[in-house]
Amino acid sequence: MLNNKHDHSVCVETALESAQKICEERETRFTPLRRRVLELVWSKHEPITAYEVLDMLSEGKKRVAPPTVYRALDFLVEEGFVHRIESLNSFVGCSDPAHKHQGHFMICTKCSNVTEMNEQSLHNVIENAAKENGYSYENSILEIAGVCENCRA
Amino acid sequence: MLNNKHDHSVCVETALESAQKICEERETRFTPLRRRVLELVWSKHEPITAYEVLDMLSEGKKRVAPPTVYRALDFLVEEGFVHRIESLNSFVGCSDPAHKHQGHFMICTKCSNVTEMNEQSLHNVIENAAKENGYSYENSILEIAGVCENCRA
DNA sequence: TGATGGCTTGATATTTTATAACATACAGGG
DNA sequence: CCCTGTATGTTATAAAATATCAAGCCATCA
Ligand SMILES: [Zn+2]
Ligand SMILES: [Zn+2]
Ligand SMILES: [Zn+2]
Ligand SMILES: [Zn+2]
Repeated sequence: MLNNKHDHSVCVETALESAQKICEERETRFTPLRRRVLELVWSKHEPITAYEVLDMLSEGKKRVAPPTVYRALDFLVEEGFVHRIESLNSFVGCSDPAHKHQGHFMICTKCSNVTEMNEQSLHNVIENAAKENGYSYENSILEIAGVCENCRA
Repeated sequence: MLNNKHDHSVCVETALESAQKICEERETRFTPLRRRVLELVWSKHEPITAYEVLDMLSEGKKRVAPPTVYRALDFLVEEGFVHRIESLNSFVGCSDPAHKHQGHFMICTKCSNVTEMNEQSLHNVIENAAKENGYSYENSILEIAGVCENCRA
């Protein structure tokens, strides 16, 4: 994923097809707008802001308004196709949309690439920490900043 | 800390005195404004927004401008007296300002109380996760949403 | 067929959060 | 006192998000 040399169009295609399939299963509506916004979020492996999506979405056509983008993003986040990165006010495509989950991320401070960690063990540790502090667990965000392997090489 | 019955003025006093002492050690300037903003952040155990601080700071006197508050908050966060809660765009007093660290939090979705977790083990797990994913570790945010003991009782 | 109701998108305005840029004040060292 | 660096004041604006109401679309059913 962090390898710059991969054929990224494959990532995008896979994400779109998965989303399509999951929406059919869940009987939710994968409209052209939502599809297009998901495609734009996946246009890179870096987080993208709502307003960047808005600009890209507006290219050529009449400029769309913020609610159009935010509503589509809300849907995609709700369905688990996209995660929001709180520390960056940004969004990134989920690497495992088939299983709804909380996103736990590594963020490279040099190249801005993001790696999603889908480790159950990490999730367990977090959920236990909640219980040990007397809280019921609802959800969590974990965003780790560091420098990725590529950038240190 | 989550116990509503504690004498909160003690929390505030302790926080202000600690900050004063630490600033003397570090030879940084704990100005009246910074002191006042820290006091306001500590006015409750819930996260507080910059604009709430701004409103409280402005009571009576001429209204202060946003940069005044943000600069004071930047200083307090920098010194480790206050943590920023990314998922709420808010700030909360640090429970252990003597040792600079990353804030890891539990946030009650019912009463908005926040509990800071100062567990080294949790920190170690997170730092290891970074290394296992090929990242160097710089810092991290962990914000867990759930319902606190009080609110479930 | 065409009325109905629910969801989706469009459009306008505004709110909330945060920063840029430049001016003034103020403390400490010469 | 003057100089210098830090802190604060002031004005303006940028960036991020939401409230509200209108219009479009589509499936269902009278
Ligand atoms: Zn994911
Ligand atoms: Zn990198
Ligand atoms: Zn702390
Ligand atoms: Zn609670």
